[in-house]
Amino acid sequence: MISDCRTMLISETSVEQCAGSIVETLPLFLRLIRAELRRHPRLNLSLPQLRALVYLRDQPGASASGMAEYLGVTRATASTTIERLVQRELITRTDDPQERRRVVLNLTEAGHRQLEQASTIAQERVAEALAGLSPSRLRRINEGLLLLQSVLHTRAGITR
Amino acid sequence: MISDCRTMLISETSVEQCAGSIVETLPLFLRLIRAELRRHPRLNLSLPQLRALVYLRDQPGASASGMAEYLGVTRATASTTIERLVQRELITRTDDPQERRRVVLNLTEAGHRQLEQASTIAQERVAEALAGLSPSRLRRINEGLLLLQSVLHTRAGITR
DNA sequence: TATTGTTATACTCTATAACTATA
DNA sequence: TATAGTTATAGAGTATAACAATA
Repeated sequence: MISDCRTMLISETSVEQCAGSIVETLPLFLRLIRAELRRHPRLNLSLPQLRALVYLRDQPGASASGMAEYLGVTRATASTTIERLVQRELITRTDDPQERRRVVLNLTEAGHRQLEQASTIAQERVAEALAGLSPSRLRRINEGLLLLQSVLHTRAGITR
Repeated sequence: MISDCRTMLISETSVEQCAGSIVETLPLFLRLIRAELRRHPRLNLSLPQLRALVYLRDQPGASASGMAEYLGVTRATASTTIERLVQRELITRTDDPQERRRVVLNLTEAGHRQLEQASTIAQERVAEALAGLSPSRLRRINEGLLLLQSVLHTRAGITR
């Protein structure tokens, strides 16, 4: 616990509370989404796989390095994730004639379809969990998450 | 995407935004915490392991079923997680004389120490990421997370 | 029969290390 | 040398299925 004098002085209590909230809240939601994706055997996408497809939808022609950075994993890990998606014919991986070290990644038709279905299902499950919350609460939840996201995108680069 | 007419009518846009925010934000933070825990080889606790220790600190003598429910995993998964922690002598698993099907889980001294060190390290890393945010932003982040947590605790039971 | 817990099996995620190929 | 990518290896997380022991 961070409990020295700084706690009082610069209201670090909130930081600590945030940290605790994050560690507690995140795994609960991951479970929710994982379970929902798993419940549909035809889709059968893990969360990292789903994110990979999202990335390629938004950044067609991206490289493996770009994928690694987006997913927040090493290039080796991204490479195996990519390989699995290629095997399942959800993405294509071709050589770049200009930069021969690089690969060019794209969604296949099947990839587009699976992405569409999976994200719909995941979002509907999340929406179900959030159903009944007042607009004010939804707004506050979203605001908090967006603030967190901005923090992470600017400072949480892979530290290795 | 959920983009039918309901979107406009009952402001489901926020729900959808929340869902997207969640899917995007969670992995970023998990990466942050995982990387930090991994950077200290002496600790070497995964996030589920850390949460398991937290649970036993707060609920000494808990059962394997209680652990599974807390972690949000099946009993089989909890059992393997428990086994690993027992092997590493961070927790003890003994029989309950009253209820002989049940096991009684507790932290060892080493478990207490590792928990203390790991949670300090994880929180400090998170605090570092959050450093510089205004008190207002911290408050809004925390508020959003607490709202999310309450949603999950009341409705996101294991669906199986 | 229902509950608690374990084990076997199979997959995925993830890292580090070692490697190849290209720039 | 530096960068892009792959492969081998190892360990953890996770589920389902099958099982044993107890209530």
